[in-house]
Amino acid sequence: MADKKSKEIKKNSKEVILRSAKVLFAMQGFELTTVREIAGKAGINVAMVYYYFNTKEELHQNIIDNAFKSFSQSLKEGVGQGKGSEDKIYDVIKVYITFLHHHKDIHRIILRETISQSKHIDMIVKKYISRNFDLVHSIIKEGVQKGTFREHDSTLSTFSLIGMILYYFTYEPIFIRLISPEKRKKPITEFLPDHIFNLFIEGVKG
Amino acid sequence: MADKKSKEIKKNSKEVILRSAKVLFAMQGFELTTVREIAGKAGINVAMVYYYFNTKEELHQNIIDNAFKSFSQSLKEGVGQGKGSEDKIYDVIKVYITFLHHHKDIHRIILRETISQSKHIDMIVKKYISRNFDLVHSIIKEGVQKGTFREHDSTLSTFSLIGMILYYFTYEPIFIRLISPEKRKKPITEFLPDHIFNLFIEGVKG
DNA sequence: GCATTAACTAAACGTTTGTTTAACTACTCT
DNA sequence: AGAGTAGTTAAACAAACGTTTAGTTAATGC
Repeated sequence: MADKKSKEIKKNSKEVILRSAKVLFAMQGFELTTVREIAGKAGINVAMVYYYFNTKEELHQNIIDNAFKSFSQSLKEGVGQGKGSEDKIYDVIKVYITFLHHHKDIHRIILRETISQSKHIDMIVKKYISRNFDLVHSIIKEGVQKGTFREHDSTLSTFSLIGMILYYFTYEPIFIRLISPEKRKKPITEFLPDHIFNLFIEGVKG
Repeated sequence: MADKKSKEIKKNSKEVILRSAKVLFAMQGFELTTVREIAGKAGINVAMVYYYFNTKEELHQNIIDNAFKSFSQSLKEGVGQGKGSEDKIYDVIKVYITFLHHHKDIHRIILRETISQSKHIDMIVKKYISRNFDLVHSIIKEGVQKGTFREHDSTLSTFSLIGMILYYFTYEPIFIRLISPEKRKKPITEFLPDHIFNLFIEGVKG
């Protein structure tokens, strides 16, 4: 019985490190987060971090990779295939907002990476972001072809749509200080999707 | 004659420090930029930084303050008073984009500050951001009152408008990797204002 | 039950950081 | 001309950082 229990209780140090690091990187950024801090939060020795990851940067990169894999899957699963263009757009908005709301830490890590113009940003764009962008772009292009949306620069509007969504999470610290207290109590997932959907659809409708 | 020349040539160290620090903070962020680096770029001794500013953080805060003062002035000057609501919105978009295009470093510094949830962010919002937000908000509210814009949540749309603008600068490193090369050559100030204006106005039109 | 590997630890390493000190010019005012 | 102040410098400070080392404990396979 000791065998089984120890297997259950046994803490998977690598995963504990990843979880702790994710929170700390999101809160404080890469540079301001020390390896000792990560180890402390994970309840393990500093050297363990270097046992599983070669460098602090490799750990960071690992977290970003996991995040994008997770999101790309959500996006593919969340957008209905047989639907019309407007419904697909609504799905996209819903998936983005729902995911970001539950993974704020991930968004902040990637945002920091973007601003920092890190060496990895090229790889990240090619491997992940451009795929997600193309998926949304193709929905809008399809809508234009079918006449659901008017003729316009679909590349720019794709960027604007994603921009309208991400912006709320990017500037959330400022947003919660600007909107009224009663609305502040409602989770962002309740009022934001419809607002962005209406604004965007009216702007591109045929 | 030596007098006059020395007066002309005499480098104003404080301003050189501010200029050098602004560029470096924007490029690398607060933590990754060292005081020695700033001094090196400014061509002065490290101790000079501490002669003019008590700490590295005070220097940083000084740069942010100057930036917001400069932008708030541009916004007040750039928005025509006697115009209709749509024209005023266009002015707002134009001022934001023009300013951000010429002061990308400032935007990145403030963006970092926002993400970092720094202790100063409360002060910054109260002192600067909320004022600018209210200015844009009042234009939209006026438009709704006059019937130029439809009835809707004007707080949210104000945020969305500013969001659509800022997003292009926040995610510019990704944007330039996604859009077509021929469009990439044009400065953002040429195609972006009209695009955002059309998208937004169609979305809120009465 | 013993050897081999994996998981883990305390302590130390060299480097870099923000900041301070104390001394030195150069200019201004009297 | 000489005191006083503003501007500037090289050198040093302690603290904190990412990373490594050498050694210990726990689990596994034969």
